[in-house]
Amino acid sequence: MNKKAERGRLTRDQLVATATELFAERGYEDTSIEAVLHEANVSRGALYHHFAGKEGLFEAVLEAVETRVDSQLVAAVAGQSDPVEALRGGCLAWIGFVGDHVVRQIVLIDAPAVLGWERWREVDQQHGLGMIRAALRATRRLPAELVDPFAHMLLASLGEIALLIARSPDPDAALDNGVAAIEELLRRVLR
Amino acid sequence: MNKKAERGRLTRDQLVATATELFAERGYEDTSIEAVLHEANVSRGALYHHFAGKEGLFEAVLEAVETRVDSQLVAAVAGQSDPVEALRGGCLAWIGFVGDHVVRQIVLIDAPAVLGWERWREVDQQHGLGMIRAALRATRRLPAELVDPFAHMLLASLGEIALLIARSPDPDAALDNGVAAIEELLRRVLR
DNA sequence: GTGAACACCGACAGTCGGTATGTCATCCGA
DNA sequence: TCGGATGACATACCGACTGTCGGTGTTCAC
Repeated sequence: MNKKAERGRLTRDQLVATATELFAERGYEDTSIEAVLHEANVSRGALYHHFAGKEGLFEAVLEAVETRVDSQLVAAVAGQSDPVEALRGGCLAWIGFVGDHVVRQIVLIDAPAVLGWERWREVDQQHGLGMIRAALRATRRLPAELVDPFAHMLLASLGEIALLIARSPDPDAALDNGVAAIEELLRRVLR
Repeated sequence: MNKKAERGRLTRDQLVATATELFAERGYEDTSIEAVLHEANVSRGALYHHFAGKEGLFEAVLEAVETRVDSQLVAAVAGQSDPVEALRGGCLAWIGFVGDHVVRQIVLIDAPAVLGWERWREVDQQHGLGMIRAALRATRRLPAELVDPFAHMLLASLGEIALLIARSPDPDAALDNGVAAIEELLRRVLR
């Protein structure tokens, strides 16, 4: 049980890698299974052997992207003992990811529409959102029942600011102003 | 130039009304053009005479829904002289719209995936950002250079909370909690 | 060696969005 | 008032797409 399994894993990985690229570039709806098959040099049967369908393939892609983001976020806040500082560090790191078109298209745009809210939220909670929520809770500056909505609002705000920066004609100045806004928001929200 | 135009407007309206219903009920992707055609008793040619395609039809539906929401939002804050109260009223009114399953599915879930991130943001900002920015500035609780990024963050936060409520398994409880979160956010941000 | 299990293959069916072309009532200028 | 122009469809058709299904070749345990 080695050569067979290895070959299978190789095919699967190739499929996920190619699909990640195409989904990010064209979006889910505008990416045909056939394009993925052709680009990955894999047959139709192989894909349907490994995944439940186009949607199953997307789920695998999403999982892979989220995992990658996760590890980088963890690395960004590693060794930070002050929860407020950890939160600030995580927020600034996340701003960088929203500028990443792979994360933006797959995680932020397509995932809710493709998976539906419940499934998307499940996945998201296990990753970025969960981290921010934990960090928010650790600061002990919010009543327990407000931690979850504030985590969502904070994430949304971060995405918005990141986009504002990315689209600005003067990204450097916009970055300063955006970061200042985020820090001011955190200051006010965390009292 | 009367009978022809009137007939055309009738067909168009019928198409938009039927599509609104089906898009809201099944989501954009799971609604086929043919289903809309059948339900509206309209031919393929008629649809493609009035709209650029399925996406064009969706845009028309979205525009109609947003316009309806807009007028109700304006009505909700009319006659409010205190800028802080006006801002709060507008925010809460918007949150209230998530009880409408049409707004939920079309504006909040499908629009980003169908129109793409950039176009969706454009539309969203035309309908909400201007009002929020003006209201925020009027409160005089923020330095001038932070009004714009805070308006963006607030709008994004409202959208996120609206989504959170919309897709919650228990919308009533989620609504209360979401409203509480927004009010607490405004309280903290506006000092 | 052999039979089961696995990874894969590719022709095919059904559906969908979009197009090309025809038709017919209505309008309008002479 | 009448004939061409125009608007508002109607319909047959096309290519593309997704998912299926019976089969094939390789690998592995015994």
